[in-house]
Amino acid sequence: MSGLTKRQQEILDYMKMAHRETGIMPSTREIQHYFGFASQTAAVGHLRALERKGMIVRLPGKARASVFPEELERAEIIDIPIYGNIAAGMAQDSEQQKDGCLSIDITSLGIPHTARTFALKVRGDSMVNAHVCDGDTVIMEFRDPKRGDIVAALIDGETTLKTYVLKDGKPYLQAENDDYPDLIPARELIIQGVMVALLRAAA
Amino acid sequence: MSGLTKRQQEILDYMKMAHRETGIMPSTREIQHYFGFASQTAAVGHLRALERKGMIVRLPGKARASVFPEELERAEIIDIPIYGNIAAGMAQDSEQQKDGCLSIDITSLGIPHTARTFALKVRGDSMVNAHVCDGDTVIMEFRDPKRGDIVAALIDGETTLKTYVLKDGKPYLQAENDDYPDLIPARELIIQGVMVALLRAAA
DNA sequence: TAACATATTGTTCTTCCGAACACATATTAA
DNA sequence: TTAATATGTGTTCGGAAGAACAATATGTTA
Repeated sequence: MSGLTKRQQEILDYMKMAHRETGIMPSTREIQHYFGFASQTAAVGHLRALERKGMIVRLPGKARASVFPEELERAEIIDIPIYGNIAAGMAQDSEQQKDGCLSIDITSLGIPHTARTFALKVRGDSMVNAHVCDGDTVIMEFRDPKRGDIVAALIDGETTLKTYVLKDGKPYLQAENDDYPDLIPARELIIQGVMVALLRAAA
Repeated sequence: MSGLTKRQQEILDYMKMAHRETGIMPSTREIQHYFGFASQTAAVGHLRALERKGMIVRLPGKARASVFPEELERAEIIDIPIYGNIAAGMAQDSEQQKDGCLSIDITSLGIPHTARTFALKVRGDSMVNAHVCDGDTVIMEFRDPKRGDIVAALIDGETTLKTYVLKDGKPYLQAENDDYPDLIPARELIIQGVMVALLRAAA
């Protein structure tokens, strides 16, 4: 269906696998030995066929220089650490240890290349009216909040996700759910990040 | 701050840039010439320093075999084509041409490796009660819908995003906004995909 | 000032690796 | 039948590329 023969598909699969495992492309001789070819030329022939069919791009004369076209077209990818959960409702502190990673291209997030970001898993439903749900992953950026931003804030010793509001020049935190009260800081209000994107995976 | 000297940071930046441009890592001699070193050994020394500081991993004896550790740890990344807009409200047909691409690791989406996916930009607010908003990007999978799934459907010649509901064994489409009516198919109901994830970028 | 890490140069050696050529054998389409 | 196309084998060549060794400078720190 894809225009590749069975053998060519096998070679391509091996290259993808090897590239994922090692981070580098196999050389023609590595392909030869993996498939048990008696001659390196066999591998070269398949690479040429794969190039002709657009499955790889080869940079002539250079070593291990096969490239998958989709990787060239791809926008730059950033790896955003996920720092556990954040309460959007109940009292609970956000954990500090890294809990996995989220990799996504920067153009889809619409953030600058330089942005310092992290991610949190939302627990609770105090932000549902802002369409942030329990289980969503919110992507936060380190920066100063503007009014109306959704922020991760440390308020009087607790970390929560709320809307940042100014009243008479004083900031407070607003829940987006009528069942939850607004939070006016008694002492200090530390903004840990501003929400720049949201990812929801199907349950 | 990161423990790298200025020169080492420059080398690392060049390697990242070259890797993004060409898809392959520069060789030690390419690094040498780019920086105008008189000797290739200079580049080798810097690579060794970068390896010692954990910025790259080198596979000994192999050509162009420096790897960025984050790329090794990263889960597999899929490229999801974005097929323009889909109405969630107004009558409007979804365009067919590819309109950019979304690259994200599969574990964050929670979908199987084999899933056939595409993405659509949501227009309209008929799904706000399901917390799908105007401007969101929804990631769809080609598969048969279950009741309650949010689906992209072609109903009587129009494509929309709605909840898939069964009533007396017959499927119809339900808007998640009281201002919009349910859609009962007059003739045919073709499901184009089931929503598996959602991405919202800050405006 | 001595010790040490970092940065740099010059040279040589070996291996890695792509490329090319000649030839063989199926399978498939015109 | 003829002509591609796909899949191989065996061999040779040369450039690409990593590695090692011997020096020299330049800071920075103790």
